[in-house]
Amino acid sequence: MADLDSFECKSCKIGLTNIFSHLTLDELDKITIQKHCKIFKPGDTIYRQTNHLSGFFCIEKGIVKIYKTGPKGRPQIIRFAKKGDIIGYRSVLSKEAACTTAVALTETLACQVSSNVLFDLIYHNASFSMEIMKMACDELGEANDYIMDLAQKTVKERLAEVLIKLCEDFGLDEDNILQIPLTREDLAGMVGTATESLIRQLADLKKDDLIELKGRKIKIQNIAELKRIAAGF
Amino acid sequence: MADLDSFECKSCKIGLTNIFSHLTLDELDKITIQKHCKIFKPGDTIYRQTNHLSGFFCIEKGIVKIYKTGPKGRPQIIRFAKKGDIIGYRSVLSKEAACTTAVALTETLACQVSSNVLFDLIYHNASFSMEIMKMACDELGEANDYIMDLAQKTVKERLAEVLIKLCEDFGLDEDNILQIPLTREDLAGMVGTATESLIRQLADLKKDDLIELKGRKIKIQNIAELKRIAAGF
DNA sequence: CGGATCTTTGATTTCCTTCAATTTAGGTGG
DNA sequence: CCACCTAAATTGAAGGAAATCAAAGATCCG
Repeated sequence: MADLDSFECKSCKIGLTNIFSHLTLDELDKITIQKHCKIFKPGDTIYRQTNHLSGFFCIEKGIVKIYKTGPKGRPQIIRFAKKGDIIGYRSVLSKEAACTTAVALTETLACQVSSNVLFDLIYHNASFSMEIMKMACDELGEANDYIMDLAQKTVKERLAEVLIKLCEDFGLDEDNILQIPLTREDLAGMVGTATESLIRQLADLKKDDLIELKGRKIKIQNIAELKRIAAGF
Repeated sequence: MADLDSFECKSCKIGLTNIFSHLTLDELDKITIQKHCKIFKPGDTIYRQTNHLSGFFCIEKGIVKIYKTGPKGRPQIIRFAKKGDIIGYRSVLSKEAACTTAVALTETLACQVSSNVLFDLIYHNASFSMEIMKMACDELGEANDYIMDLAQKTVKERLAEVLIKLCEDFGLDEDNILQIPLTREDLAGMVGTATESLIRQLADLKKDDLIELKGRKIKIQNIAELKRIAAGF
């Protein structure tokens, strides 16, 4: 296989859309020189809770599950990251150990950019810096929403909400099938409930013709009604 | 009353400890010139969910409750802010409406610094910028912890955790009494449960001599055991 | 084809919410 | 300073949502 690290960031399409769009060509070259890219197979760990990260990752391809492991060992999924997303930056900026684990769900190509380079960019490029801040603040806003949902909504309401969010983030194909392959366990981990409870709620939504199920494929039939449920009145 | 706005930021003790410690005297003067300080009585609203904020606030004195209102109208407390804390910055940086409401719990003095000044500082002072990022990332880390707690811990475990956190943030007096005056409702809003459930769990902790209750005063008797419960094994 | 993993269903139990009623506390004006 | 009024806190009882436990069925993959 060709050396993954030798590919140039300035010709990477992803850099046009995410935080890297605020960098100069020189800055992109700096990243190219020292980045390390790697392919992760489904199930491979990208970084682990309590690890100290030497840099953040930019996802070039694939879907990554980001979760915390609870006191009883049960995983709580915080979010799913996909092409163009940046992961691990929180721990780098806070100079703390990672508080989450990141595992590839599908085959993933991720490039690691060292902390030094990140700090250097932040110190010399204010708009880049601003973008990082905006990213952190957006994530914080979503985390706050999630906190309220967990505290105040039922499992069914949260499931509807998660389905909507997955639609927005990963889209539907021509048959309205959700483009992220999740086990029931992962879906439960996202909703914050037991697998069995999740399955019952899925069955419920199916009974009301809001979704259709074929194995792990979830077909979204009535997004409006799902949104109504997610709102939770 | 003297004009609150005329007090100089460079002689403000609080600026020595929080994000403002990374500013030059000139920069502090810029803030002094345009800031607007205001006293809020207990119960007064500092900003409201859905408001667009013209700037963030620095708390000079007092305790502020920051919460989201749920779909059924029930408030979910996200955090309590105190002297030296910065609030409302998320909404300013994201250029979104506030996703929380901030209400004074005790008499509060808060200074509002306009978005323009904030952006200007971020663009011209990289260490300040770095501090803001660190603050956002810290808050994000705590939010992620909170998400896991809500999804996986029992009410009693979460209550123990909240008590520990309140100890750390607001301290105890010489009699080991928690230095934040909360109604049972607010405490419930923080733990993410119904007021009645909270009361029962408080009674439980009291029965086991982990705490003592005198009205709203909570005396912490056995912090080690509280920590053990909070860990939730 | 066979074993392992994932999914589903049923039964039971636990935790928590909700509703209703009572007690207590805090604040105010006489 | 006390009586009164309102808001807050507490307790009890009942119901419901979700977790857990156990077992059966389906699916995937080598």
